[in-house]
Amino acid sequence: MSEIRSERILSVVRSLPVFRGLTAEDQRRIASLADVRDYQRGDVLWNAGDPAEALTVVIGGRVKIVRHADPGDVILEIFEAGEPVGAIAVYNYIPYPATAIAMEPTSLLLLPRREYFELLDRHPEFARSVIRELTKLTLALTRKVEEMRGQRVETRIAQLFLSLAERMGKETAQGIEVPLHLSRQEVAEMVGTTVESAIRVLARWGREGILITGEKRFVIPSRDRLREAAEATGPGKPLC
Amino acid sequence: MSEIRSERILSVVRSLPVFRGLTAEDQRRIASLADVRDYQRGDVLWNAGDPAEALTVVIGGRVKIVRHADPGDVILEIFEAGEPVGAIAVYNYIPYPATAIAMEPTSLLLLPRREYFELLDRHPEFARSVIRELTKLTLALTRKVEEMRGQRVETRIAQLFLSLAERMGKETAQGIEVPLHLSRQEVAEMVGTTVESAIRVLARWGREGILITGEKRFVIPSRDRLREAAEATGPGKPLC
DNA sequence: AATAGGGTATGACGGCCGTCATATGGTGCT
DNA sequence: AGCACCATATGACGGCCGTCATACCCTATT
Repeated sequence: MSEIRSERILSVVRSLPVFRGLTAEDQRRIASLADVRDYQRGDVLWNAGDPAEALTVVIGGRVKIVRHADPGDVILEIFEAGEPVGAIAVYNYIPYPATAIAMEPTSLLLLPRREYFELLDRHPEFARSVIRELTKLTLALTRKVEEMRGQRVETRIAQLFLSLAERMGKETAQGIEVPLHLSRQEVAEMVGTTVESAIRVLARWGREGILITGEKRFVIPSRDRLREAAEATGPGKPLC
Repeated sequence: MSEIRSERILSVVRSLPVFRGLTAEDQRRIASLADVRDYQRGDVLWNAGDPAEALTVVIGGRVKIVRHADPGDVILEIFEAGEPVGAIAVYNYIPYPATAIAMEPTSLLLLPRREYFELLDRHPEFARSVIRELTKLTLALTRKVEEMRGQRVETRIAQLFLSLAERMGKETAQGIEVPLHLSRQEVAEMVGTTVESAIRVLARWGREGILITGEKRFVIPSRDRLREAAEATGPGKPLC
């Protein structure tokens, strides 16, 4: 391994919040055992059912977790820089329960299973960070289950973009920008509907200026108008 | 505290898998700090938003985790004997994200937050058990998201009972018995639909002998026939 | 006994949305 | 250029299911 490469890995390890709280020596050791890999949009990091041999931490880019279901796929979660992916599978030594795919040019740090376990045993703070990440995932899934329930497609898509705005939105002159390249297909998979339905909603919103689709990004001119769209002819009310 | 009571607590602590691997001394210490409480069906253990002050472990009975959503409630999970409930909230010191309700006469062991943390720090194996439980929860939620997606109500209910059968089913002469008292309302909340729809499906299944509702239990005469019901006029196919 | 309340059951109506068909524009390959 | 392929877009059709109304049974309360 080249000197430059191992320097890069060490600086990456030091910069990741998950590895904070470890001794400098441990960080060096991790760096010497870990690997860094780069992927392009669409690259498959692993398939559902593959054995989980290493802990994966996102350094840059974004990764989507997908489950292939009977009536179309479902996107369970999107992971960003700093977040460990698939920690569950590695920990329990079970095959990955879902497929992971890069959504953009993405870099990953891979830490072999064995080392990962040693860290867990020796550093309670490390175990805590891992648990904390699992927690975030669990809460996100909880919200997802709740949102999927009964709501109309338009409402679900509105909630999706409202939470994306909260998570990765940037204020700009035109409104809130969500710097994420999502195809209509992917939007559909995130809210559990079909491409056509997603297209219909997004096309109309584009015409009405509620949510504008741009090059690898979305723009929300007004949070409130999007929220209104979510509630229009809400469920539970007469509907007729 | 009476001698008998503390004896009971100690034996409970010793019997719980989560506390295996701890020293006898630690077990005694836990027992001296922990509390045991009993509840009846319908009792609210806590409401969403309540502060999480203690780790809760189910000793006997069953607990359902419910989120109150706009269009009706959603049952996220059912916890049984031996399983820690709400570990996430306690760990992160956040308010409970959902309400917990006893489904039957239920006993709980309550371990104060402070002691819980100490155990996590001192015993890596204990941290492991906790992570393992979180894992199970996450996988269950993952499946739930997938199942909620697009499927017809009949399919979702079939999947619900198939997984209940796998989790707590007992083989009997009449078929597989699921010893769980679920009202139609609760079935509806578990699959994300309305009472009426749940009633329609279950009433028909009762007539057709696919799934019989009894006193505080359900009986599945044939797994295969239930599976067939799940796929009847499946989605993705013509439908017309 | 009478009333109230909860769980179960059934029918009617209508809208959301999944399915299918078709069209257009952009991109890469031969 | 011609072709295939993908993403986006729009219209038509029809069924599932949510909503509302009603009824019945059982239990608890007055």
